[in-house]
Amino acid sequence: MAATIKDVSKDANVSIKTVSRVINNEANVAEKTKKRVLSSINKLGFRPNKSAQSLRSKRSFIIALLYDNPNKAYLADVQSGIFNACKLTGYNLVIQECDYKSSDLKKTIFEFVEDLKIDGLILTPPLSDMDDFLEYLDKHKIEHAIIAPSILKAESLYVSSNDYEAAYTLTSEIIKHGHKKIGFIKGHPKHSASELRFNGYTDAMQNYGLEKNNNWIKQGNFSFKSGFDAGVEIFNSIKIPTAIFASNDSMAAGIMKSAQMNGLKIPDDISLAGFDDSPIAHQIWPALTTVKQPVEKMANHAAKILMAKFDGLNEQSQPKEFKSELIVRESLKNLTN
Amino acid sequence: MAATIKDVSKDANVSIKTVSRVINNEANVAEKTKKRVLSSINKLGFRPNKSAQSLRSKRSFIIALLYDNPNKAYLADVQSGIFNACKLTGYNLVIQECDYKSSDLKKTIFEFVEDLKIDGLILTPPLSDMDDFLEYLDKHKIEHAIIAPSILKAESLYVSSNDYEAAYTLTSEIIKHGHKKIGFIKGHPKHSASELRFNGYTDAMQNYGLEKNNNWIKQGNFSFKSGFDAGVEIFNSIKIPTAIFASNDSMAAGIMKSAQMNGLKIPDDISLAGFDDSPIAHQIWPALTTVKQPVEKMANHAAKILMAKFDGLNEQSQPKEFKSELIVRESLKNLTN
DNA sequence: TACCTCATTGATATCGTTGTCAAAATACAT
DNA sequence: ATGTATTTTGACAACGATATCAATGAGGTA
Repeated sequence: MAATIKDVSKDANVSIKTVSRVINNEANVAEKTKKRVLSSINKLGFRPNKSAQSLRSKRSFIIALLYDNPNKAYLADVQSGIFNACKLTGYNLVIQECDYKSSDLKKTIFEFVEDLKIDGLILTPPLSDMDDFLEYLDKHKIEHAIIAPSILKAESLYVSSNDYEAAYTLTSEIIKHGHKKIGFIKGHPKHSASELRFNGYTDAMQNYGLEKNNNWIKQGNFSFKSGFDAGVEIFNSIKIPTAIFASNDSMAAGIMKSAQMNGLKIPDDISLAGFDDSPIAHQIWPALTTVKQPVEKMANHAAKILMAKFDGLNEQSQPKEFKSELIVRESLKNLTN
Repeated sequence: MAATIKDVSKDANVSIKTVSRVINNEANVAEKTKKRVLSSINKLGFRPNKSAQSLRSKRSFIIALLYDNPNKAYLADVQSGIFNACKLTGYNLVIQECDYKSSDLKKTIFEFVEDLKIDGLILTPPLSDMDDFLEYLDKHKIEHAIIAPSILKAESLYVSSNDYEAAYTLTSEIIKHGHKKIGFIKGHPKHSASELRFNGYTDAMQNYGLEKNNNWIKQGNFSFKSGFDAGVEIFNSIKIPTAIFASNDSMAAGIMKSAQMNGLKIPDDISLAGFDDSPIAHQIWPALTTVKQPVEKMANHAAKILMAKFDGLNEQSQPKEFKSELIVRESLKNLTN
């Protein structure tokens, strides 16, 4: 049988409470006693029973990742970042697929958290921007860290990326390559990043004195198909742009496919840019000019500040903005030479 | 405060043990009593405290997904399939990234299972084929279901796909399109599917009386890059095949890219086929001929038979082979007309 | 020395279930 | 009506930790 706290207390010749103190790193344990207890713990291979801890202390050392039907690569990256943070601290990670449109989302999550005594949640878009849901979590004192929220509240834990700036930079880069007629494919309307990226594009166009053409601006939803469809629409019209900036790589790949099916050469007939640097960006030919988001790092940080909060390390619980990196690849043609 | 079993027992005027019996659907509770208890449970909104249940009964209603650095889309599909099975039964899903090469994999997993009182594990390749690890799990009575193992042991829980047949069929299809010079890119050597797919290819070639050319058979590891590299090697040689069958889509995409960079047109200059029908298969142009595996369904079934086993429903714990579906797309040219 | 303070330690209750086992109620046979 | 088998029920211990609060010990002060 596995050793219990009782066994340790006998072996170290102290009370179980003292052992408990040592396990939990509480103050006011004599150094000598602590050493003795630790050596007993080691000797007996004692590991605290999490169920008992959880029952008594109402916490579980489990955090949960909530997501709603994200891009698969994005999910894998987020998950990996969180998992690695958990590994360091001894927390465990449970996952929960949600439907952000579901009417009993709140109830489902509440019971999930209550039942498992989940210590905290990590939210990904579009859940990151559901105000009433966030309010609900606050009200019920359910700890959470938010990945990429649109509104950065000082009192909440979040990590964000510089979507606006990055979109501005990428658009500028396209313009500097000599393009004037630049289309844009918007992302999922419920994701805050969509608006930020569009604003970055809009402002860059304006600052360089370029006109937006609404025939070249389409609503997408981050899916490959929505990009493909937008591409079909654009390429079927009489005048086409010289470049299209899609709010993510999947949609850019969709446009690329529709272009190629239309007999258009990339980048000779049309330049393309995406966003995210997902695997597909370099797995197609020509490879996509895009912006790389440190998704895994962001998720890792989100998990870290969340767990730091539980453990009272408030100094480390700093929200943080992560910088993106512009990656110029073959899909963008230089028209200036 | 949330209601406890004690509150329910008072309300229904029975002992707590009787309430416990009702919760756990035990036999020998009078129908009338059961009804009364259930109505009290309902009335008070009682949900059993999982920590207490777990402490006393040494189970957690949690299952875990173990994986080692899989393809991101594959991971997302597997996870989704398992999650949906969990949702039906009220189990929760925790994830655990592993390093199959790590020397303390066994210890890590053992402690993980012990600590969380994990009810069972779901293993994905390449963990599905690590014999000594599987033996270890058996020895320590850690329940597990295996996705796509190479050796199908009657006494273990698994789901498999017909990789051999599917590869045979796909190869035959390529041959029927008039191809005689067909290359092959092998998958990760530790994944059982790799061998099965290669065997399917080999046997089809043989049965149609075609010679394999070892210059056109390369070792890959399922990654895009390994496919790309294999493509570079093949296309740099003097004689190239008319078709290449890669053991998965990522590698096929890699070959496609290397072909296109070499100025080769697909499928006019070279036909390609992949395996898995991952998103990239239809997101590139021309779209890949491939084989669709019902990954999500397989994972779903794996989770179901695992949970059925805990609950003593052995009849339902049937291993199952899932059939793949051949998907012919533009990347395969017909040479016969 | 006597007294006080503060750090250290321990005895015991407690968290909310399930397990054990015996008692009570019911059904059945004679 | 009586005895026996079977179903139904409940009292209480147990799981293994943390929480409370009082007891003990060490160190300092008058």
